[in-house]
Amino acid sequence: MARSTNTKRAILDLAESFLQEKGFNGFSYAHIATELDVKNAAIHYHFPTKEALGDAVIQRYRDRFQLWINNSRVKDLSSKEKLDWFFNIYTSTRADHGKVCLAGSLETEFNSLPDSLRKQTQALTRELLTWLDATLREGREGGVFHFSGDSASKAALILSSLQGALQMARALGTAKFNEIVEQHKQDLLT
Amino acid sequence: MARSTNTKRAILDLAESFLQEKGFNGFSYAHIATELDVKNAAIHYHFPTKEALGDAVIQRYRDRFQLWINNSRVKDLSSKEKLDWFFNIYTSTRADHGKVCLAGSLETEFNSLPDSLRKQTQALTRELLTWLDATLREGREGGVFHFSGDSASKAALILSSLQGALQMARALGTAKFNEIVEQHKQDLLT
DNA sequence: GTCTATAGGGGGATAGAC
DNA sequence: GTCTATCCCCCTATAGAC
Repeated sequence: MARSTNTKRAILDLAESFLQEKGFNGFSYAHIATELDVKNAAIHYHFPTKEALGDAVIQRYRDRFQLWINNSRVKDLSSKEKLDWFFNIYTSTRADHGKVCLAGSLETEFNSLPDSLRKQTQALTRELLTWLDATLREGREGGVFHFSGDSASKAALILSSLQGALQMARALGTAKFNEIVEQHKQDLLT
Repeated sequence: MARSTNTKRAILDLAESFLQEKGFNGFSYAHIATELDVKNAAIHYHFPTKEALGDAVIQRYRDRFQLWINNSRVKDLSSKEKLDWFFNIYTSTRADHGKVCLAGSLETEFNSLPDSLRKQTQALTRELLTWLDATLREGREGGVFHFSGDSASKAALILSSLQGALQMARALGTAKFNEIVEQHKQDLLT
């Protein structure tokens, strides 16, 4: 029973990592099994299909993000600190084996994804945009952020850039990623 | 002989489309063969390995971009027109079966790409950045574009966003992509 | 819960006939 | 240049023993 819980959680952790490192079509049950030193079939016991596994990974990721943003540790930050916190998620993702954003990874393979995963991807992206939009609006009203146009459009611009920057960093290195983040900060603060 | 040239070219066209629609690991020799109504082995005659095929696709894409930017039709445009031309490439890509940027597609799968394709991906991305950097600098000096910081950083920000926006559009639709492009224009012109 | 064993499909690639 | 035929590997998934 204890082993079961641990295995199930370990599978989710590995699947999440692989998703961000190699994409949904870039990892297999065998990869996870090898890493955990169990057999292929053991994974199928916990997650009957790869679609079910992917669904569980994204759901957990979404739940985690909601927990974060509703926790007072983030909720009570200033607008500028909130944005820094958000940027730091992506910086950490880059530092962690050159992973990319989960949403970005899934969007790339969107056309070959099972239907339930498409819906999860849409939901995740919308949730990220919603929070970023609110944060930008709050910061502009508070006089700390400066930008023209709709805050929702600016949020989409920033999120798309962060997703793209993590991918670009694979080809051109972390320095290029950091450049982009700094440019965003400069754009918003002047 | 004539058939040969046509087939080879048709293979390249299809491979390029598939790359932008499904990624390098998302299409197979069988897909191309079916579409062209030939057999698997015929593709291998023209391109012995999938790596060779991918290499040829990216090389042609790079050559085409160099031709475009060195042609007077683009070269003699104003800075603002040049930028519009560049944005329109991505708008057309989006309209064409929801394709994504070739560079973005390859960067996502970078970790599982053969070595020659990684080098090609780096070269392509650098060439796009170099042109965009020069255009932004020219426009700022001419007083039409307004942004703070290094033009190379701003170029990286814009390119990463366009790549990400094409991917995001798969989940959230073309309207979201258009929003992002408009926001970029607004950011640069005010 | 995890194992062995295996089914059934798709992938890239090659040999040799035409 | 294109075909048929085939090899070998990896994939997802299942059945049944332990």
